[in-house]
Amino acid sequence: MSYSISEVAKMMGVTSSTLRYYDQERLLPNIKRKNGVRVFEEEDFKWLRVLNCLKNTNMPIKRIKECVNLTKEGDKSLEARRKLILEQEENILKQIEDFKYYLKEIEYKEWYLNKEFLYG
Amino acid sequence: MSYSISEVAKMMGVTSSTLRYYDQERLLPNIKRKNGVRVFEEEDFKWLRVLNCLKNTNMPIKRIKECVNLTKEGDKSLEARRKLILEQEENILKQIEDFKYYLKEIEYKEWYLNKEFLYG
DNA sequence: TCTTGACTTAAAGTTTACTTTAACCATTAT
DNA sequence: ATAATGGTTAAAGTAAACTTTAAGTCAAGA
Repeated sequence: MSYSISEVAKMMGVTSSTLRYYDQERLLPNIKRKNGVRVFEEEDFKWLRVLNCLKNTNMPIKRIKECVNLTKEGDKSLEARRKLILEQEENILKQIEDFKYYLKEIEYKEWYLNKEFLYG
Repeated sequence: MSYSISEVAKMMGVTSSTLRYYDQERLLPNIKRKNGVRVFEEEDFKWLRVLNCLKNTNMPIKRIKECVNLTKEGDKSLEARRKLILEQEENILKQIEDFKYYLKEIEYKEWYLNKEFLYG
C-alpha cells in the first residue's frame, strides 16, 4: 500500500508543506518518487512516527537530521544511535519532572488565589 | 532588600536582556526605577517565579501578557484569572500525558533497536 | 579628573520551524 | 478540448522569543 503526500499529511496531522519541508531538510530518507511525485510506503510511516515523537519532545530538527545521517551509516552507527535514543529518553523524563514541578507551583498559586494572585 | 537587573538575571537563570525584553513587553508590572535604573524587589520575584512556570510550560508571551492585564483590573478579574490558571494546569497535565506516550514509543523503539532502528 | 563598569534605549539582527507564493506539470472530470 | 485537482520547485515571507549593536548616562574607584 502506498500513499500520496496529502494522505500522509492528514494521517500525521501536519500539512503537505511541512512534509515537503522535512524532505527538503533530508529528514525523510528513502522516500520514493513516481514521475517526480513523492510516494509514501509503510516503511516511511514507521520513521514518521518516530520523527513525530522526537519532534514533539523538543528534539531540534538539526539533531533529528543527525539521527537520519547515523542511520545511513548502517550497523557501525548502532551504538551511537542507542546512545542518542537513551539520551532523548532521559530528556523526556527530565521534561516530565520539570512539568510536574511547575504544575505544583501553579497549583499552589491557584490555592493562594483566594487572597491575591499573580502579583503581590 | 532590592536587586539589580543582573542579579535577578543570574538568580532566574536568564540574561539581563531577556528581563529588559519582558519589561518592554509589559510582562513585569510595577518594576520601580531609581535614576532610570530598574530596581527589583521581593514582590517582583514572586511574579517572576510564576512567569517562569507559565513560560516553561509553553504559555506564549502574548497570553502571559493577558494575565498581567487581568491582574491590573483588580478583584473583578479574579474569576477570569482562576479560570486561566485552571486552564494552564490542564494544559500541563495534557503535556505530561503526551510526553509519557512519546516516551513509551521511544522505549519500544529502543528495544527494537537490536534488529533495526529509525528506519525500516 | 578620568576611566571603568553597569546600567539605559531604540532598532536591527538571529534562529527555528514552518508557511506562502508563484510558476509550473500531469491526471482526471466534464 | 479544457478546466479543475493535486502534485512539483525555489524563493521569499512569517511568528515567536530573544539577542546584539550602537550610542548614551551615571556613580564609584585610581
